[in-house]
Amino acid sequence: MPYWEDFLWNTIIMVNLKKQRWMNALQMFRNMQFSFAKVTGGTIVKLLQACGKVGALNEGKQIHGYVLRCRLESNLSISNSLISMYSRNDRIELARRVFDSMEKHSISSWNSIISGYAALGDLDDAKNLFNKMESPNFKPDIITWNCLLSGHSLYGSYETVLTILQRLQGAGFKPDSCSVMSVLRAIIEVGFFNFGKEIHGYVIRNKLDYDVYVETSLVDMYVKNDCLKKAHTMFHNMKNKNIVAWNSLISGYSFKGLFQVAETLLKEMEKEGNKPDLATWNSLLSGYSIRGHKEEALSVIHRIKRSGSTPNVVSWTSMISGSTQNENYRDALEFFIQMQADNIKPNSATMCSLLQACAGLASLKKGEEIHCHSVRLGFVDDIYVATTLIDMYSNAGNLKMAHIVFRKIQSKTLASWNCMIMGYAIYGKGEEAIILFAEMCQMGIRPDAITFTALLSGCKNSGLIEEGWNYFDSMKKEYNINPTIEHYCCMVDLLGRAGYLDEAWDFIQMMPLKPDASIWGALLISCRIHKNIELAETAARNLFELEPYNSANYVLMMNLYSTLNRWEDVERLKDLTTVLSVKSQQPVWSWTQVNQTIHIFSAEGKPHTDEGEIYFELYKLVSEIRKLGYQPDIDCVYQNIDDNEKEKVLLSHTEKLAITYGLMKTKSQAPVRVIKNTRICHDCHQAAKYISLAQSREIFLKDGVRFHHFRGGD
DNA sequence: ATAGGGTTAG
Repeated sequence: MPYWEDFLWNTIIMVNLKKQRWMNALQMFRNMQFSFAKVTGGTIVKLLQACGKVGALNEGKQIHGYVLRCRLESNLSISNSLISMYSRNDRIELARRVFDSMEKHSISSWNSIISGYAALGDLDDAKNLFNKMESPNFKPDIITWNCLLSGHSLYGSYETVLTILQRLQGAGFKPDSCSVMSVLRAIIEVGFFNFGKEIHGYVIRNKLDYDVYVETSLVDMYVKNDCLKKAHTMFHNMKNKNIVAWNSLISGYSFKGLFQVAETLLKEMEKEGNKPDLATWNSLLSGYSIRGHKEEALSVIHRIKRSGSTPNVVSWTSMISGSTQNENYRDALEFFIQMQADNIKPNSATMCSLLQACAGLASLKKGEEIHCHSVRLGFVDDIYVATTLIDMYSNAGNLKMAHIVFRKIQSKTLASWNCMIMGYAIYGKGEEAIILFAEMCQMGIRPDAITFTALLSGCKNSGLIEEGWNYFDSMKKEYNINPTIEHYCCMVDLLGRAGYLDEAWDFIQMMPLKPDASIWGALLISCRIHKNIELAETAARNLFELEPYNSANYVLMMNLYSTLNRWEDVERLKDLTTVLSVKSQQPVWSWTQVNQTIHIFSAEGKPHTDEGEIYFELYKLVSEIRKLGYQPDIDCVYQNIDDNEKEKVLLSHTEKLAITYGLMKTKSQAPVRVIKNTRICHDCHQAAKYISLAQSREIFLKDGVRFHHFRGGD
């Protein structure tokens, strides 16, 4: 093999690498082996770097094989590159094997393996190796310290980052630009932006290496701190603007909904010869998506394709999560289909957004589907996915499954405990919520404000007054958490529903926050239940003032008047709503899924095609359950009609129709699942109890607030 | 000659 041919191969590979055509370069390496040319050490190192960068593990392994065949492992640079290649491909155990098999180590070897552990979040192993390397031969240098810093800025706490920074200085090193970057990252993560500004000053005062990375990170810090002006001036003064800085600024404007500026910046950067990359497009797209501009977001997808690139996981997850957050759950599922059609593999973030969409739809079947998907793709061990699964199952009607997922989590986070407690709460299982709370405290996990919202909701839905009261007191006393309006609302609801209306009133008078609509709403609902007209009128007066266009308040009040047969007051309120032209109440609907179809029963919309048959079946059911003791509760009808008519109206409640249809269409013993968008009335609640007994079928009914589980008349 | 630490998008 003539020397010039070896040289040619090496040169071609190097040129490809330099032009960032990683895959081309790796292909060249393969071709070259067939012609038995020799690669130089430098080329191998560069190739291995490329494998680390693009995640080409298999190519990296091939190069490793080549290294072993040619006995190049004694070359320290090559072995060190192998360590780095494996750890960048998340295969730290292989990196460790290379490290352990080396006869000699250099300081770079130590730094490579420590960096590997730190970058994967294995901070203990990184620290152990750090201690091990300290010997007469080796002393940690600034790079070793920065490896620890970087690891802790990603996976550790803000405090540990600062401690390491101090120890680094104690060991006689001066923080360089990489150290500053890690500290900045920790600051952005925690949101201590004031300290970020101090660091900015520190960098300038100490004339630290003020390179393009530090500059970009500072721009990004100001963007994330909502100081777009400051970020823009800094960006403007950058000598060498890089694409990352452009992207950061564009993401800032897009996120704030200032799309004009974002688009102008995009044009400017193109004019200055920077081709937008995927991060640029995704920065723009996420803003559109999260603010509900579906069409614009979709058009960015097309612009990406037109620019010759392919929308990636982040692009699609943006689309999905934006839809979910705007409560367009169907869109979210639709985008997932499009994403799969484009052959883009979802990751755990995608799964979380999808599961949230299923929770929003309360669609158990879809949720189970996404769960299976996550299992197949190996995402169920991800703590975020697992926590979202708990949330999905408790919102879609399978508390048992939520509990199974919860128990399987190895290292539970505060969020997972909170979700599970909330799960019990929405099922009205207050005792279980309390037991779980106690277990959580025993594990040494400190509850936060959200924990107490969940716990108090549990007490509220189960009527556990004394317990709720005690927990409310302990919030401030034992845990030093200031109750928010949500906690006060739970208490008003708890007291009011139990009939302690005067106590609820006193409670409202004593609370240090200004009562908002939710507080008065809770009181009004309690007043309706217990038919207390005086307090109801006070609550309503406040509500009409706070939200004059919320029809639900007027309806509640009219219901109360009608229960007391005060029809002239009902008319008066009706006139008031006409004068104010309050939009009528949201349509009431229930739905149930039979096979792959969702059947919607709406109070106003068009009737179901099988309506006659359903009513026939329902009449049969009602006469059956009457024998078991069911009594229609005509107090649930707020029309000025006679009692026989009222009983007829009760039969037309959408949840009864949905339950009946579910029973008719499913023969098996599977539970019937019905979702209703508003609260279930007392009569339907009673009827469902008896139906579950008469038909020996479980019935799950989710209403606007919580879950009801009927089994054997319970 | 050729190693090790860093910036943006969900």
